Amino acid sequence: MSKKVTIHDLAKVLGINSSTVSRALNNSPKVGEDTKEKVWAKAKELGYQRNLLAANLRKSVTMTIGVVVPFISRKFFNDVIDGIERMAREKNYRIIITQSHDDVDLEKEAIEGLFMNRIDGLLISPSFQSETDTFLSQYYDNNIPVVVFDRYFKKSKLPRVTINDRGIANDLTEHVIKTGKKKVFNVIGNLSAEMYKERNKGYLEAMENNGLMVDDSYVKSIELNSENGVQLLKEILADKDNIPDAIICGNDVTAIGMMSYLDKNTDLRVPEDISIAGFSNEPASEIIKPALTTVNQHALEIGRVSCAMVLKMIEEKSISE
Amino acid sequence: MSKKVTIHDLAKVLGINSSTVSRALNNSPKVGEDTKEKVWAKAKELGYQRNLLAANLRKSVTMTIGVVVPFISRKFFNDVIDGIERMAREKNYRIIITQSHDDVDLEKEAIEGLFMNRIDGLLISPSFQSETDTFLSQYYDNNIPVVVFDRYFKKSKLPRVTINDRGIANDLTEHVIKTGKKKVFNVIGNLSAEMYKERNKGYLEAMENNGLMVDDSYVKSIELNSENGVQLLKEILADKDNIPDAIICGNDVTAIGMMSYLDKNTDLRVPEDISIAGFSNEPASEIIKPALTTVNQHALEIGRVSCAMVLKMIEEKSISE
DNA sequence: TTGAAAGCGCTAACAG
DNA sequence: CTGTTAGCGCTTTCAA
Repeated sequence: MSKKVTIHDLAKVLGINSSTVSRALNNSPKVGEDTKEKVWAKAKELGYQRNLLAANLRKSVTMTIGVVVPFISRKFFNDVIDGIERMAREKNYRIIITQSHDDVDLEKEAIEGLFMNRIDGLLISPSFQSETDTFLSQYYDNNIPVVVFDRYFKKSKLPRVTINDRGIANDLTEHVIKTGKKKVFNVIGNLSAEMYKERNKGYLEAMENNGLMVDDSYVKSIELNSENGVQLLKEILADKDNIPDAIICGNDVTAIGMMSYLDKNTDLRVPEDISIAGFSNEPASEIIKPALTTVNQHALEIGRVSCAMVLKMIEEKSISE
Repeated sequence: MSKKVTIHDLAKVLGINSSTVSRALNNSPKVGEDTKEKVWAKAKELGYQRNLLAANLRKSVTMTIGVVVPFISRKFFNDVIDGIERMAREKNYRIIITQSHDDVDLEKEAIEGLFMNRIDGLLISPSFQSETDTFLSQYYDNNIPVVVFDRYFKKSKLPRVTINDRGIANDLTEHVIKTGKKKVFNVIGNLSAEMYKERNKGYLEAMENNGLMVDDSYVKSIELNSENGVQLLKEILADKDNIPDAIICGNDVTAIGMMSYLDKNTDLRVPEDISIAGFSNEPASEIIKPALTTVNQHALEIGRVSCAMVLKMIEEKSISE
């Protein structure tokens, strides 16, 4: 195998100094057009490949930001990533995408890996299990830009970009009530997560504002996925005396799972007997009948804004040094 | 801000040499247990963060493999990535995920970026537009492990992991015919892509084996997505004298788009009047009614196998040096 | 078991 | 406009 060619190889062949080669390759203004072209030509000829490990080590800047999300496949996160990608591209930054599978250990490992590779900033939607942000603060306190999006910690100094969960849950609940439903259940994720606490507040407010009583049994906290949703639904239906006429789900997959079950295994009609509403725009939402009531979380925008935020932090940091 | 602490800082504080620190940090057997512990303790105390840029530069190995797929959100690719992740983890490799959005330029950029960061190997499902593999060969020829999965090039020396498109298309078509359908259309992607050529062969074989005539109008090549599917369907239905009783779609989203359209905007019943079959397991497939006939591409396995393949190539390479 | 020294490939003063 | 020199932080011979 041909050993990797370096700027020194180019320099030697061209009879010039390696720093000139470096400058030429970086298109520095203070290098002759003629030499530049010679260098470019030779580089192509010999198949020169820039070594960013070396360059970044030297500059202690990688022009790279790390992105950690629970699942890259979820429509919401996927849209966020698209937003991040676009904004990063505009500023010539590269991004490294990682998924935590909503597992604290994997998440921690991913974050450490990213920082060991000296990313300039981190964008993260933390896993729900990680209830503290000390792990992240350790980096943030060390002056490394970190921005949290979508999910967040209770009281954290970490800058964040999130939607107004409380307000949106409130709106969604209002909407459902306006369709004539009175016994509205709220199915959410882990209540220790700020996001779901906020959403539940929004739900409770809407119910109260409409003079609807809420029993403890109205609020169900489960790990949100299709299977658990169906399981919960079975339990709900088993309690014949306490059947809701509407269920609000913390995400679409849960909602879809429930709808599918109702449709296949019961005589209850959706939405006449029970209406199902869900958060997030999972791709299936659009093709499901009856149409799901969903909330657009403006994922793309969240991505753009979060990314712009880290980039700004990175920029300010480099100025202050 | 506290400047990053290095092994030299640790060495100085501990009154030992930095190479000893390095060895200790790497848990080298030839370093005293006592010094090791001292080093570990100090490292934690001072918040030492390993710099992989430096380490990797020195070792010229990154223990990282790059992954390039058209879209990370597609169920199929997502499953493949899961498979890759697991296999990589087993071998202590890290992966960097990138999406090309099926755009040659973005793809090229991504690949170059990965190699400039000195990944040890590349796993890629190339974009359809890139009809040649010269771009990739350039790396492969330079002894950098590259494995192509799912999609592939006509005649390429690049190692690849793919499903048996022809066979599967054949099976699927057979299956549809067995349900009593005779006028079966085949809607596929760009025929210049090997994958679709193969699938079409499988389709044609099945038709022929069952004594069914195939007109040129039976095979439709479009860019596969929901909108195009619906558009095509409209055109098909407009030709009243040539309406199929079954349509095989190159992917699920197209199939779902068509089904949805048939259901909402026509009197044709699915699958009685027209049955729709699709490739790939997009998440929606499971919840759609009537159930879609889909093919499991064993995505996870493709991921595991492809990854195992690059890792083996990497290993063999390091031995031969 | 530890230290000394060299160097991975690149960039960035500082000179000229 | 180009060369010299030093060094980013780490690993790794080679000695001790």
